[in-house]
Amino acid sequence: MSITIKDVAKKAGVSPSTVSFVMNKREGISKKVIKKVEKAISELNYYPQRSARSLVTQKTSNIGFILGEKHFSIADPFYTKILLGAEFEARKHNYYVLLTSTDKKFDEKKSIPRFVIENNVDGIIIAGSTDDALINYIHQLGIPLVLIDYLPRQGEFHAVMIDNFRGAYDAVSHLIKIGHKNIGFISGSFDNSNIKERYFGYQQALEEYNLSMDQRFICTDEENSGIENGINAARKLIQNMPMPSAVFVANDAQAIGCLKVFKEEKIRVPEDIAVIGFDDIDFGWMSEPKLSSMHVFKEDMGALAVKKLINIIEKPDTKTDKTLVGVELIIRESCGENKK
Amino acid sequence: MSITIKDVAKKAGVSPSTVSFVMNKREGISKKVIKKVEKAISELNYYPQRSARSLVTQKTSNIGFILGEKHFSIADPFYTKILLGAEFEARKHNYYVLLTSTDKKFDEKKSIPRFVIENNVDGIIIAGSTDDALINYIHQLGIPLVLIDYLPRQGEFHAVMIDNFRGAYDAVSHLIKIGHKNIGFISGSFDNSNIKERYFGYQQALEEYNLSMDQRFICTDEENSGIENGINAARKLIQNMPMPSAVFVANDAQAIGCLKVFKEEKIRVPEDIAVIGFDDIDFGWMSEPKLSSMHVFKEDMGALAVKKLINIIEKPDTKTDKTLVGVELIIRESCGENKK
DNA sequence: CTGAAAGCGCTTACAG
DNA sequence: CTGAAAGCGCTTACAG
Repeated sequence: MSITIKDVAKKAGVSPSTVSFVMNKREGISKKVIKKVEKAISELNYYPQRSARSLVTQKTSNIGFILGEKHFSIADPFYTKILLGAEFEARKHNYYVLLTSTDKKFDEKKSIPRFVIENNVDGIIIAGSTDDALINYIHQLGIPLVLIDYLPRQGEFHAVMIDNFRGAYDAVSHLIKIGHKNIGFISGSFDNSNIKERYFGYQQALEEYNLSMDQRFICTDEENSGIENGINAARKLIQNMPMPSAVFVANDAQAIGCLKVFKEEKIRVPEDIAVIGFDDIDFGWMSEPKLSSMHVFKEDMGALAVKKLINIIEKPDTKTDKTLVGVELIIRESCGENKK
Repeated sequence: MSITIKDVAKKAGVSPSTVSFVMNKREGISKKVIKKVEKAISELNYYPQRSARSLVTQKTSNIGFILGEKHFSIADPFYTKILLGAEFEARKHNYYVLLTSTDKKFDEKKSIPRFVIENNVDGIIIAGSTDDALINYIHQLGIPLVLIDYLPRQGEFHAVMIDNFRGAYDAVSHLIKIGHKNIGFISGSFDNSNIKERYFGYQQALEEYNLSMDQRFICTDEENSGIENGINAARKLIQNMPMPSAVFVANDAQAIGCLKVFKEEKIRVPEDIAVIGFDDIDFGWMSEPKLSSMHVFKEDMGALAVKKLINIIEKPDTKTDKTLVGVELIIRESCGENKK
């Protein structure tokens, strides 16, 4: 019913092998034959069937994309964008992306992604934090693997990470440059390495400009990094008078929580306190005032991970490394202008 | 290298055919043999290889999911959730979902999704509006097709749609029940059938409660349905004094725009005007006051579409129909309590 | 430079 | 109730 390599061969007056050779760009085919075959292919509108090809090459041209249940189920826009970036890049290389989610706890009996059970992917990308046991399981299976935005404490993995240090450093430097001397830091738990790195970036900027760090200005909520945690942290900051003139919040959701608290307390942003967040989430500009934030190139993260993965698939001995994805400060209203 | 059906056959002491028969639950296999084979399968941890199976059955067990470029690139959470719902359901039926986007304008030379070119899907889901030419192209190819949240004016298609009429009707009825008599309607262009249906629902509710419709309360922005359009429409509403005591906004993004305008104009919500939106987008609760809205079960839409599609794949003569997905009013702050 | 042949791992008539 | 055989549509040594 659909066109096969034999039809093309017949039409071009060559053998199926030859057709295969030209499709796979094997060397040593005469120009004339290539022309003939290509003509036949395009005239018949032929496209090789994946399953047949996969069967013999034992390559699937599929990439598995695993997202933690948590981010999957809420359709976290952060990871969604990474996924879309990955899909876009994969397409260029003629790969398909197979998406799946995974349970919090990895169970070797139940929660192995089906594309690994079915041997249906050439490589895997895991985005966000998942059970390290899953990561190790896949790694030890020898399936090419790239991690995005999460790295277990143990082990060596290919990864694509946000340039947290640089982002935080740049954000805080900006605050310093526009005249701030007392700059606070608000974040969720340092257990999250992203947060920790952002803290280090903050620290570095202060040091470089010879500003002292005031512990009263460092407020974290040990739980998480949601709006609620921003509210908690901002409350702490207010209690620890005096207030800094600016605050770097390590995550936009928290920054929005802070904005809410400041509004309630009639603390004006940016006049009384300048605020810069991190992540540049979509709804940041819905806040009042509009949140200045460190933009993360989420699509790029997905695309880079795919490039990296394909490279590993093709050259399995590629040595493990970590790619940092750039960030860019987006200035809106919440960080104000130069101070005097 | 990996385990094949032959290994299982050998281990179970039967022929490969028999193994295949038990896997495919063919009738007339003795209980004893079934037991033996199943034991061998689980001991060897055998899983049939998709490509081999696909090659002979000419089924891929893949479902193509097409999203308009517009929604794809911004990772529109609405459609992302539909996608995730689809993926979740597909998994249950042992299908994979292959995602792709499509250009605004369908070009038969360039923009055919590659999974249709490569014959790599058993059926296709198209979510959101795309070029009708694409829909027709796929339809006429005879590939099982289910549309989500968009229906061309011409032609008969399987579809999963929001129950817009019901949702609007319920929202407006609620406003009426808590005492409102003058209820406005704000929306984007009626070209969008979702919007039009919501308008009809609004109309129906007023009629049923014998309330008259005041044209001054009907404000649409002919463009689109974003925040900006909400701002425009709300401005019109304010100009057309008198103001209604409540307004049903056919879409949350617009509703948020309205809220902004009302705040600027010192019109209190819900005291001066009650507001109910539609869609229940994630960041609705970030607004002030928190937006009441008609929740759409987005994940269900994806899941239903997959069920429908699989049904069509299995029984190609299934007659065309439209499935409406339920909605549910979520009451937060913006619509107020009973009036007096 | 090109073709004939074997084989990838399944499924499915067809025998028995 | 079960097995031997053919075949799905490709690729890839191996000849020539």
